[in-house]
Amino acid sequence: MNATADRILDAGQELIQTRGFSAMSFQDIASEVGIKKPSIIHHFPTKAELGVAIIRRYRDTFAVQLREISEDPAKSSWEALEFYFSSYLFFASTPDKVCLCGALAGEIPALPETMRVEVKQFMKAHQRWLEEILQEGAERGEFVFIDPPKSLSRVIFNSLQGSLLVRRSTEDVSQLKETINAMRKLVKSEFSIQQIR
Amino acid sequence: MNATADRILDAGQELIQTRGFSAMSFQDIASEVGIKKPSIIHHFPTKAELGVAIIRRYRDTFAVQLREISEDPAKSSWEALEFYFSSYLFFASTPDKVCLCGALAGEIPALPETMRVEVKQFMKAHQRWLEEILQEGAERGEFVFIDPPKSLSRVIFNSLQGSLLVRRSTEDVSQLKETINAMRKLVKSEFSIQQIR
DNA sequence: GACGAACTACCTACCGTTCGGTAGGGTTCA
DNA sequence: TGAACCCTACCGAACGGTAGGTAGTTCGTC
Repeated sequence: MNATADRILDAGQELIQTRGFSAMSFQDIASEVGIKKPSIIHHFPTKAELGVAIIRRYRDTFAVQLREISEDPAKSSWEALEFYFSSYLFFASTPDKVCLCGALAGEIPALPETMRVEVKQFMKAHQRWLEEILQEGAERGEFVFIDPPKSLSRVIFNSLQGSLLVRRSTEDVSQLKETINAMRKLVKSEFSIQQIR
Repeated sequence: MNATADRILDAGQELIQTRGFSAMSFQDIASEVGIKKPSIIHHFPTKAELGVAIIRRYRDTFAVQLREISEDPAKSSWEALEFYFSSYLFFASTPDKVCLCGALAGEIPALPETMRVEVKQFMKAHQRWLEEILQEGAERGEFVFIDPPKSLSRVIFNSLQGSLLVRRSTEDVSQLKETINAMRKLVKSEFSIQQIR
């Protein structure tokens, strides 16, 4: 993977995150990178292959970060969870960035099958990672919750993704922070008990 | 608004909810309705105007339902909230239907400004409606929560929207139900207290 | 009741543009 | 010398949208 190919992926990812896959064209990317359209196709023969490459790089980068966190024995489960939240807060600090796979979720049926597989794997991976963190945190006594970790992990993931997407329309940055607070409450119900009484 | 125009809106809405606005063409709608492309344009001169008409009809239909519920003095706040949840559960009962505005959220920057305004109003309206239900329920003692109703209403709306979108990729219907359960817990924290102890 | 004006609904044919993608040639560099 | 890279020039198809015209209905006026 050379420098130009990386810049193509960068520009493509940016365009998917802002405009969506269908509304993004080879020409858009070429203009952004400063090369001609056929040069894009030289690196990525079809739009579907380009899409897959963009998702896969995004997914792998994220996966490495998640693994580093969860394999660090010094890190508490709380710290791991807060790290995960922080990656969403980064998006919220930009004007209209959303998670790549969240952006693609709106047009799933229009995507090539190969891309759908990648998106699905991304979401499954994140939910599974969250599930492990929750499971571990519960065993350590850091978290207190009733539902199966699997269920709670999905709720957290879905809520974060939804908040990112909605925020872009309502132009209200605080929405994501509120959702994160609510998720903190869900994984540690004791906290809310102290608040109520 | 005549019958053909309505069928155009029906087909257009369906296509946005499945493929997205950018990936939907006049030709797609024409084929679905059984008329020719220029006839679509006869009713809706530009794609942007068609998009606005689709969102506005969707928004207004929803608004009427919400108003009916909240203005019925016999309905408890719980019933109103459950009614709102049920409209999302309907989506989940279909293979890949999502909320129209949720589908559009992924491609907001690519939409014409006139459509963006409509999407934003939809989301604001839903959050405001939820806020009123929460406020009322809290005053009646039906709900018990700490955060401002405004914050909680956004969390609920965002989480529901996110769950609808993610569900389509993971092909797992139960995800929305889990989110709804989590939201029930958030509006009535007492419930979780009894469960824990 | 008859008739023409005006209007709605829909059509065929076509506009310029952009789409994803192809063919083939020139340059760089190991 | 040959592979990697990027280019110009092009393709057929599809895009949003326009032009011009044809049925059929409505409606005011004689």
